[in-house]
Amino acid sequence: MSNNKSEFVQTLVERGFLHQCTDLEALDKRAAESVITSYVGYDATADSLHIGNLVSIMMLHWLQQTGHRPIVLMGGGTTKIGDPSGKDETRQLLTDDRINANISSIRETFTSFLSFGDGETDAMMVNNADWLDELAYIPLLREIGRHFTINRMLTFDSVKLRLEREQPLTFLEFNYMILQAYDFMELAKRHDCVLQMGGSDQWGNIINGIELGRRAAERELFGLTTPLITTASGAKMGKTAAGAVWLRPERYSPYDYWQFWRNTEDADVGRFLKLFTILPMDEIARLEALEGSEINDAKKILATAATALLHGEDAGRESAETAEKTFVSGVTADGLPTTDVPRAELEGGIAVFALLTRVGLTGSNGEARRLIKGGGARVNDVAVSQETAEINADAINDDGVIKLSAGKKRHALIRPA
RNA sequence: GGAGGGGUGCCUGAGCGGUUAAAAGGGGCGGACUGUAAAUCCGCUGGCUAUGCCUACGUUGGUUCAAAUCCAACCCCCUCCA
Repeated sequence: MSNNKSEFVQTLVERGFLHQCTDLEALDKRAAESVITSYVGYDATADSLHIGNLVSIMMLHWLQQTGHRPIVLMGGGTTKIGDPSGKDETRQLLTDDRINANISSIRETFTSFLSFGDGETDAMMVNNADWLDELAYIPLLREIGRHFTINRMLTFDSVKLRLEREQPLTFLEFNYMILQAYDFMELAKRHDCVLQMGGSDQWGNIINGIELGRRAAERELFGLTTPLITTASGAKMGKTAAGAVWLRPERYSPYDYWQFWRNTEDADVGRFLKLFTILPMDEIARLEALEGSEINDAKKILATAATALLHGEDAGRESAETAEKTFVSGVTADGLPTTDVPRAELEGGIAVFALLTRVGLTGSNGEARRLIKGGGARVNDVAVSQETAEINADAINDDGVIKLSAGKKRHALIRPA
């Protein structure tokens, strides 16, 4: 590792971000000599990014921390076409308003990891709709299309796999790589961006951008990808009960986010600490060495550090405290998700299954009833035995709330109002 | 344009007139064991205040006491030929 001259490359390598790079040596040299500008592209189909995007976000963070300038590219233009790689033919196309709302929501997430501004190493967020919207077909073909040979495009994995498996590949999709390459070239011209980073699945697209930059703009560009992060047992990261683990608090509460990291598999702790926290490497080495049940301490540190990074120091600490109360002391913690229920309604008596659904622990009354039948539902930590059991104001505990639980890990509070 | 094959629950994928809310696996949830881990084992996995009712097997009609299953038209997908 010591043979890397730049702090940037050094950091990426030792923390495990590096999967492939077009020319690591040259990039390293460049980063050691001067400030470089680099970007990662993100989709704007949802109002929040998810855990799967976190690796690249962290990479941008380190880029800035090591003295360079990050660009967050929002795919406002490409989103308008709709990503054809999904299987949903009937996917709804998003309106401009929706896309812009998504982008501003996503921007909030980035402010936790990057500092934006006008300085030399300040981050900027750009939208590819700014240039893609104005593209004219014939000029595009003449200026860009001539640099792409079908022969070469056919050799890319994304295309090749489809063809080999005899699955359809639409012209739209075929053009995606061209648009993405165009983005890179455009950013190179506008902002002197020399490096595109992304997940390993983006390798082909990144290469195309580099090629185009060289041919059409005569610039030397670099590409770098991160490994696909899976858990030690091979599962894709970030898929849980409710679906994706989102980064925006409206979608996924800080407490749940903390829990997500707390439940990391033993074998992943060290790797995740390096990737998803900014703890110093020697500290991580110490935590990684913990064995047996002691590794739980490392998981707590991981959870608190990762939550603090995204949602702020306070949220990290509060989540840790809530977890401590809930799991260790067995005390009702007020940091749990809380739902207000009118006092009068409570006094009249409400079925437990209805409440479970109301606070969001279950998705339907039927699911709640099954949970009760399976013995997984508890009120104030006492198992509910009757499927149709009702509770009333008597269930309000000393803390003035009613605690509902689905299984051992998922809890919610009811507050009379 | 011609000839075949197919569209099933979150996903993959059986069923091909009643015993089918629909096999099996995956995923998910819950339980046991643990360390809020992994592995393993067990249960659950459409909705509804519910011994019942209502929706569901591409869409719409039809045959039948009875249809995911048979027929017709339509939509979509795939393969081969042109």
